[in-house]
Amino acid sequence: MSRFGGRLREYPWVSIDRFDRHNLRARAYFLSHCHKDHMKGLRAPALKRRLECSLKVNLYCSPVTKELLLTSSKYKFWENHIVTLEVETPTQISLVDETSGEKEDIEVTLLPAGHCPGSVMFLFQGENGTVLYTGDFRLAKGEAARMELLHSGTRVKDIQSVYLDTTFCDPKFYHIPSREECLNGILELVRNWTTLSRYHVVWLNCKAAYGYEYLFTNLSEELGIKVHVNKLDMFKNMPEILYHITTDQNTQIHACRHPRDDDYFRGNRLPCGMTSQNGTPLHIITIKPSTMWFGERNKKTNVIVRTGESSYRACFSFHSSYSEIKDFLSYICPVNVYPNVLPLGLTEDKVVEILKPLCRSYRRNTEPKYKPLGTLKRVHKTHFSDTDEDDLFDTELTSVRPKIPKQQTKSRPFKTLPCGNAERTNENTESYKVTTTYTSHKIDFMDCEESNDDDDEEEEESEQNTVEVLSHDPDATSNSSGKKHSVLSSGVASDQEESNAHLPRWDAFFKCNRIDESSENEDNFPSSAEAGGSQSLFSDSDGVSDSTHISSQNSSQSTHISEQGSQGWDSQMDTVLITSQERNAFEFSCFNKGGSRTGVSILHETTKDNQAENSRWKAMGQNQSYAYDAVHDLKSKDTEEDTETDNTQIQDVLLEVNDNSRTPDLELKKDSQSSSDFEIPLTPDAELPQPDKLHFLYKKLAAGENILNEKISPENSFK
DNA sequence: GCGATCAGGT
DNA sequence: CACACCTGATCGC
Repeated sequence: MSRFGGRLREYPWVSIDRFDRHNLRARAYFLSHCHKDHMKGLRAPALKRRLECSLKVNLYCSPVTKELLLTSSKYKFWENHIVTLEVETPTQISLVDETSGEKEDIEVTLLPAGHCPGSVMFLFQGENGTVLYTGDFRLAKGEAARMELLHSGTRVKDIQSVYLDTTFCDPKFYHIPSREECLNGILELVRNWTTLSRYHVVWLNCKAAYGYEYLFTNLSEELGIKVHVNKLDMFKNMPEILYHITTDQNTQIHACRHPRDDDYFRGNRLPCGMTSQNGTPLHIITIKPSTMWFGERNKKTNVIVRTGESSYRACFSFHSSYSEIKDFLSYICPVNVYPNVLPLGLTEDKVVEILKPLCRSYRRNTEPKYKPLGTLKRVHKTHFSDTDEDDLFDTELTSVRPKIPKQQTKSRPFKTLPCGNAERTNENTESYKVTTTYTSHKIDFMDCEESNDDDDEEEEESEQNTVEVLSHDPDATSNSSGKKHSVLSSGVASDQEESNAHLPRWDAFFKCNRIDESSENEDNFPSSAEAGGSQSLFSDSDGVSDSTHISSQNSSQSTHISEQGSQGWDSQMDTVLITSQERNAFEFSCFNKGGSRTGVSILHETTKDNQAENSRWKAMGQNQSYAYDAVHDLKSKDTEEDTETDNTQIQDVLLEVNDNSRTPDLELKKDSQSSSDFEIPLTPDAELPQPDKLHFLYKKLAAGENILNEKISPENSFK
């Protein structure tokens, strides 16, 4: 829980995530996300009174956060005082003291935080230096390196202070399986169960909080089963979520809640009251998402633990692990760091003691020496992680930091095509070459890294190769694109979506995340995908072996699943879904991978809208999976979605789809196409810009305009 | 009656 | 395990 008081030392006129006490006098308010512990005082009468007699006091947040906030009538009084900021769009704000007229300007940039829908970090730049407030965040390793706006040119910005989410800043939380791994584990468990019969249902025992949405949307996409929830009006303007949830209890996946839902469950009853269907009793299992962590040397990374006859715990975390935090901070390398949270049992001093070595004062003397040979591979000298840095840098810090996949250092994705000069900040040749790789590339390298730099893992070697090979398989590409296309053409564009073109959207972020997350794996922790059949997704906490119903299936299937998982990644590679019609959608999704703002997007006229979209997604920490469209399509054909109807058909098709593109990550596919740091990738979905188009872009660039501003609405891109 | 705080629960 | 949140009791305004 956040213990941040609301104010930055450097900019005391703004209040962030706290709205009581001294914050009542702030000149501007910022809300990083819509969790209650970050909204203290937000609806207090004192603040409400102040708003009533002020024209100038605003609350700044992401569009999604605004949407979620205003869904509750308790916060309606904020309506005229909320200013939404697009993610990754630096904005100048004047902080005016209404009594004295005193004024101070500050530039703020929202960066995706990956914590829950709409969640962002705030980057403030002003006369007292550059300060980053992370709010709550879950960012995989290397994600900071991919945030263009944390950089100027090829360097990381000079950041004075970071106010950091230190929820898991304790070595015991060293590793938390990636979102991708967790999602896959849950997906297979749910799949195994729900395919037994239509009376086999799953209850996801989720706490009342935003942050599970990507779980719901992905399960729904993958399995063609909507998720039953108590309320969905907060998502009324987010069709990508709305589509996958329902208030119709007649479905096989439930995330509904009841004050005494455990009692309900014990009575073989879902929280919504369902206990049978057509007179046939339901077979219910519960899955409780909860954070699981693993020590540095612990290689066990089961993301599903069986806790009883029909109950499971599944790994799920809204917050970055210890190693992710350290990766993040060491990349930023600020002068100061201030913990927003005290992990249980730790004091502030202790946390600072852990973090200080990653800050500048400690590093000055140990700055790695640059080795010229590494030039082509490096973008940010300031970022030194171990592994491949070792060939390029000497650093004494290596030993104290967790391994970071190679790719992430290469992952600054900004330039991907010959038009890279369109990119605003990274303009030198060096960075250009470096950034020819896509973000997800790191996956390959990570695997490679893992098998290389540490003793234990060998399985992963194949990954990289597979990616390469598959990514260049044109047949696969066209195949799946056909499938994908049909999907794209029918499903998504609901009335709502059309009418809410400018409203918060969800599509892309998770795609981004998936990649990012899988990249986060450390040498000791191969992702489930990487691990192939060698690792079971399940563990049996009771020591009860996989028995009876799920078990036999599980034991056989989980292995299979794992393999599928790994092959899935591979085979996904060959599923490069590109047709001209889909191109926009595709690049949209790719774009959203965290490799956003690239030459690719520019070439393709990815617009600021798309970017904003992307950013919003990122801001939400949510993702949508590739299969989304497929399911979408199927479901829409199925129209009114009688979940009672036999899902077989859907499942069959889904399986087909999944077989070809099991791993959702479009970007991965895309990434896989750029196979070398030294080559300009031939992006399959890229087209050469027409001369007039180029001319236009150059002109805009020369004029200093934002070339990402052209309008192609994401909605259109889905049609 | 309302909000803030705490304890206890999921 | 933690998290985010809810409920209920108590206190003060």
